[in-house]
Amino acid sequence: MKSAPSGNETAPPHRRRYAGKAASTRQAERRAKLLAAGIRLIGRQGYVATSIDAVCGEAGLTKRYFYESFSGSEELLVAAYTAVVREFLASIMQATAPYLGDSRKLVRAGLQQTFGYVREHPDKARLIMIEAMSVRSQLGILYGNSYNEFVSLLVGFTKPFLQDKGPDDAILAVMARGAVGALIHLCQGWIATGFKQPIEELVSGTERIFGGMGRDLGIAAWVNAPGS
Amino acid sequence: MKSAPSGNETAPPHRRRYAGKAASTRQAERRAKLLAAGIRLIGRQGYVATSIDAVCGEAGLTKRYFYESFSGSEELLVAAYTAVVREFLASIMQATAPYLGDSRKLVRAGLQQTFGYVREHPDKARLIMIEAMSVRSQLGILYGNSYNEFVSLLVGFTKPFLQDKGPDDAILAVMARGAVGALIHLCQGWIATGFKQPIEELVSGTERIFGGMGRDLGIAAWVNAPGS
DNA sequence: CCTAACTGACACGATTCAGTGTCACAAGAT
DNA sequence: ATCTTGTGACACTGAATCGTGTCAGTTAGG
Repeated sequence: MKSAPSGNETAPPHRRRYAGKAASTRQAERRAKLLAAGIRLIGRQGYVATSIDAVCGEAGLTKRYFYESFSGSEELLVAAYTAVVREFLASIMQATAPYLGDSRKLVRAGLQQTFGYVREHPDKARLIMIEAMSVRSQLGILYGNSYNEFVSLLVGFTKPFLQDKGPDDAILAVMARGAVGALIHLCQGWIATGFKQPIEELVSGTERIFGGMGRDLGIAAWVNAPGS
Repeated sequence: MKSAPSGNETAPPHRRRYAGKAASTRQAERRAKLLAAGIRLIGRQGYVATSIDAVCGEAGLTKRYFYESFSGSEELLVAAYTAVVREFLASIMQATAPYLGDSRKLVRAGLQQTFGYVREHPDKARLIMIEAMSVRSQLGILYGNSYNEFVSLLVGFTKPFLQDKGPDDAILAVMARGAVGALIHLCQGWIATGFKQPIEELVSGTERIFGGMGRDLGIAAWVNAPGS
């Protein structure tokens, strides 16, 4: 296509290769650099303290390329949030894959991976659990469906174990959102206190919360066995 | 020194009455006005969008008096957070006072008051549940001891019902913090979606979470009775 | 009534940052 | 070779807002 130097080539003016890469490739790389820089800086210093100039500096690019990929700092924050959440979810799904049939092991593996990821990637965890609150214009991304991705994941995990007489879907959704809130809140506190508390305490505590809910829902693995 | 009516009078120069009120009274009233204005504006527009000038305008005062009472906007935020949390806690304690002996009624009354307060005072709820996250310098106020006031309240409610063989204090603390996190998270989502969801669904869902935890902890009222 | 504390309105640097523009140089295209 | 596009460094404008300063007018108190 590019050999057609003119004529019916679409609107964009001649975009040519540079440094051996296509224009779209170069742009994608720049965007990725900016995104990574944004994740680092926002996760480290917070959203409000992170200027666009700083992000560009960290990425080794200039403002021109920032506005090539993002309309403003908030769009960067949303993109960063989305990317990190995707990675986080993927790591949880991978860690729990072997245990989809055993609710107790499933819960424990999921919790361990959750806290483990947070400790391994404190910047990213801060970004999605604390700084993402700063998004005000696009309320939906966090508030309207607050952490819906995690809630859906949790409901998906739970459904297969539910007996016929489960609760209302609305009630189940509230419980799942509450569970996610418990997790996030504990992670927030853990991050802020420098991961002093041993991970095992956190996992055990949340395991009991989840176990209590499981028993309330009539899930076999918890109905007949006591707490811990 | 002036008419030194008292040579050894301490440093502050002659503070006299004005508008029929003592200097300290006037200052306290100004501070209260600023605090109320701050709560309104921060709760409504968010912390970052609230300038000191705006707070002064809302309070009907000028910047000079702002800096008389607060060193900067973050100090105002901390003061506002503290004041609102105190009010919130007091309302919960009042609503639950009649039920301190009945764990099920206690939980339900506490939850109803929690969500009820949030709906009645959306600005204040937003302030303490969302905007308070913006405090970065004084991490302790929110992060280090994240909502410790509520956690303590919850533990205090729970302790009297615990059988001898309760869990570790550390584990109990994790569970309590998780429960508080669940509540806060649900409130955040509820605020952001304009209180569309019926309060009864929220209360029922959280009641089951708390009930599950109660059963896990061996609290009699839940051990022998099924979920809902 | 007359001085000094008190008050309110507003002006003023100083700073930070967003968003845009300019210009010289590098690297493909022809 | 040279023209066009891509790139990087940086200047520049404009807005917001912080923290301080000034100054005229008002109220108590001697």
